Amino acid sequence: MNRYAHAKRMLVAIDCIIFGFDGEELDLLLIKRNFEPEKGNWSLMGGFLNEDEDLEDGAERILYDLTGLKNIYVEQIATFGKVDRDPVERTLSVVFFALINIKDHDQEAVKAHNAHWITLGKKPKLIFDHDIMVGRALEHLRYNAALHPLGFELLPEKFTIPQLQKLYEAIYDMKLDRRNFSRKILSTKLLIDTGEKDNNSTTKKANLFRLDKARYQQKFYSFWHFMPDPALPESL
Amino acid sequence: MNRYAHAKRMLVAIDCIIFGFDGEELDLLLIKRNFEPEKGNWSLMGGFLNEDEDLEDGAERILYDLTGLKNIYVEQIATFGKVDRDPVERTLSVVFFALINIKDHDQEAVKAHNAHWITLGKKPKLIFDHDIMVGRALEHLRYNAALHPLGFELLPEKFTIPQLQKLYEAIYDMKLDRRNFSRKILSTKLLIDTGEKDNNSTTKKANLFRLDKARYQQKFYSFWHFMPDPALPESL
DNA sequence: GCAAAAGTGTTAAAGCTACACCCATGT
DNA sequence: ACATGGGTGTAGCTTTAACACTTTTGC
Repeated sequence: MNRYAHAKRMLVAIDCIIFGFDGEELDLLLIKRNFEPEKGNWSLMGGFLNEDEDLEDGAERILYDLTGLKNIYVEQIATFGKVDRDPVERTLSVVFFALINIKDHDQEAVKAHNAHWITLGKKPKLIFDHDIMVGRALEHLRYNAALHPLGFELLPEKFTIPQLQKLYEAIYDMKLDRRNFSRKILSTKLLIDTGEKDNNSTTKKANLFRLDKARYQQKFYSFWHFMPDPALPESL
Repeated sequence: MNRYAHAKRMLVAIDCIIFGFDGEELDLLLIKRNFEPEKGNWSLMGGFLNEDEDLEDGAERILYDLTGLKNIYVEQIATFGKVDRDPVERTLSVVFFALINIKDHDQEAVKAHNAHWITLGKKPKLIFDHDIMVGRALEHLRYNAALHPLGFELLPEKFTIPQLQKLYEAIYDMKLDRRNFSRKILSTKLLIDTGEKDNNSTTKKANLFRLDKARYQQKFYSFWHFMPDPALPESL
């Protein structure tokens, strides 16, 4: 008996959760759909996997299409496979998660796809199971940014420590102590002082740092334990 | 234009990495294939996703088929999607990872599938990209067992602290200090002393503990930082 | 000179590591 | 009684959290 013969072929979609950071809050790049199904509603950027295309290549194609960017941070999060998740036809969706510096993207491409940066707090309801996907991606970001130096992917080449702190505060939706944060970050030796100052500031100008890329590679899996444990009720 | 019409439908497989613990080392449940393709070679347990079946249900079906077990710990790890990963026909594989107590499985079912428990250290070469999948699963286990109380899934209902320690030593392939381990584990308050003793021991009989299930649920995401940071060369 | 933001220092508590010592069991 | 493995205690070190003070800049 040939096991392949009787198995069902099905559609495979790729959906991308694209995070950016505007300096204050986390943003998502979302599409206002001008095509069916669910025309007029909000969704993630996505597309179907091509016949002759590796999965990761498909994700990169879709991200490039929308943002004009290559070599950005992309990670596969999970595959969603409920039978009826797409009302048109059974479709699996492999979900990828991308971190980009919000200043870098191609404005024309974004406009052409009718895409918009939307603050996480103001996210509209999305189609299908896309809301659940975003939830999972945020979980993933929180989980991983505490263990690996992921945050840098969301910042420009040169950044200040207070900027980095704001990013972490946005990711975890909590306030952090400025002094301890700075000490902790510097103790990783992942940052190199460029000697330059941040001229955007109106008060004391902060030092601009850049990432030590070699050390970043080396330390990716031994980042520090960043967040305090979430406070849980001590029932018993 | 209908985007669905021109997209390619493809096969979707599910492959399961099944970990067990024999008291000394980590084991994998592997299949010696008595069917084509790659008949006679070793592979993971797997199958095709059915038309009317959710992804997770498919994984549970396959695991139940082989082990006779339900309600075991299952997690989706990743989807593998290289164009030529299956030489017969393009097939995506969604990989799941399961932890079971090695004593529990249905011997008959295992035999019927020509499956065998094999110590991780003696793993034969597997077909297709299954070796890479196992590598990823081990990574996942190491990563997550340090952050969540996963280890308990691999042990029987009642277990001793030295048993648990041996399990962690097997997962991380390192020796741990008996005294510090015990203190650390007990400080989580996740274990309840049953008052019973382990009669298998030939010397001093260790206390048997069981998991505090309620507290386990509660603390799943705030497990302690288990492993010391991997020692890295301090270049610079 | 004042307000606002950034950089540096200190100290007490908590957690971790590396040990030593005692107890229970089978031979 | 002794060898083996299990349970508990402690001292010193490191890390962390919480806090105060000083510096730079624009107005």
